[in-house]
Amino acid sequence: MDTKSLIIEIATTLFQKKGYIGVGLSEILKACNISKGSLYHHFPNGKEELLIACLQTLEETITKDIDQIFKRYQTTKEATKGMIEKLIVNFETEGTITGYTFSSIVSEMASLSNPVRNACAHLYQKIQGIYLNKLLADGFSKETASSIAVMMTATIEGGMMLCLTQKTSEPLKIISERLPNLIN
Amino acid sequence: MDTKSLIIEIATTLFQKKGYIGVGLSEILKACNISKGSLYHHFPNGKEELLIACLQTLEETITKDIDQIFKRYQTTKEATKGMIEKLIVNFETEGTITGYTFSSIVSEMASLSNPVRNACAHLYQKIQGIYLNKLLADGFSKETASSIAVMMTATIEGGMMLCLTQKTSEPLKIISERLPNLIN
DNA sequence: AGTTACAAACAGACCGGTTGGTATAGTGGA
DNA sequence: TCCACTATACCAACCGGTCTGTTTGTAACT
Repeated sequence: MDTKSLIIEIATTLFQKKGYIGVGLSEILKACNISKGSLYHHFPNGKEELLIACLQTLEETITKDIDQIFKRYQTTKEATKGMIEKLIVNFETEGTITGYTFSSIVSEMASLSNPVRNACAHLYQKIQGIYLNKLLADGFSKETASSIAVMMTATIEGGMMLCLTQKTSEPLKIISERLPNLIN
Repeated sequence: MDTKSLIIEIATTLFQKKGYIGVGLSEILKACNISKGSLYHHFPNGKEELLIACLQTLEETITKDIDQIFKRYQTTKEATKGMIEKLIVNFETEGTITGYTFSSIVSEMASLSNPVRNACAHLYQKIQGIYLNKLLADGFSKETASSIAVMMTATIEGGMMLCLTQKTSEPLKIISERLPNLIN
């Protein structure tokens, strides 16, 4: 794998785990086993450029992943259940939810950097878009589907935060069970 | 107001806005117009001790606030609507949601400091408890009420993150409208 | 093939500034 | 006088970023 992709991949999981400010360049360099010169060769504008690159890659990964899951199920209800199931497994095996959440980045950077905030907003929008399309296919009206999609995004994101805080997958399990009530 | 309370008050809003790592001691000192010696007199164990004190104070403030709102309304549905309404006003006037959210702290510290994580978990628990009691008063079964309370906490917390990301109060408005569907 | 030229890629010393934290001295009121 | 409180000087460690190299791959010319 080329160095640039390696940096993005490793930095992404680090950012997701510890947030943007929480990860130092030195930590990234050590994890990648590269030098500072190398990093600044690939990302001349430094840390923030790297973060945005990470968010863009993350967007592709996440949307592709969710898309795949959603294609496997007939209805939004089933698909959502399947997706959350995967989140839970991910959380229980790895202890953190590295796959889908980037809440730490959002909450610390939203008010500090507009480019980063926009990248995050775009990512949420993409995810919501997948929900929306499936809901429309389910037969919901445009407006209802749009509202439900927002609810789903918020609930799942919040649920992951609760899991991280309580160190249990219980919240996500409850959400998985009760989310179908929402899709009506 | 005594210095200690002043420090807690100012540091709390700073932490909420920028997260724990995002706020330096120097920034707190300048905002409070105090010296480092003063801070370390009141919080000998430094920054983390201050954060936990902030979280505890925040817990009192938030729970008292929500409690009051919930007492003004008959049902959980109405109370929730009222509460979110207040969040929206807060967001639209101040640009940030300083009152009720501490997501930045959760997401960056959950994996780094257990004491902080526990303090956050306790806070969520308290909020959920208020929802739970109201739901029980509404006549829900213990189990159903408990599940709905989790959902509410997750959805509202996630909704605030969406608002911060998109710089709109739209997500919370949608949630306010659709949350009643959840309480059933 | 052998040599030269050049740029991409990488390495690491170094920079000013800031971090959280400590130690000591000073101050003002009981 | 005493002591809670505050001010300030100082510290090592670390921050992100810049800098000057050195290595490496490869294309061009003889």
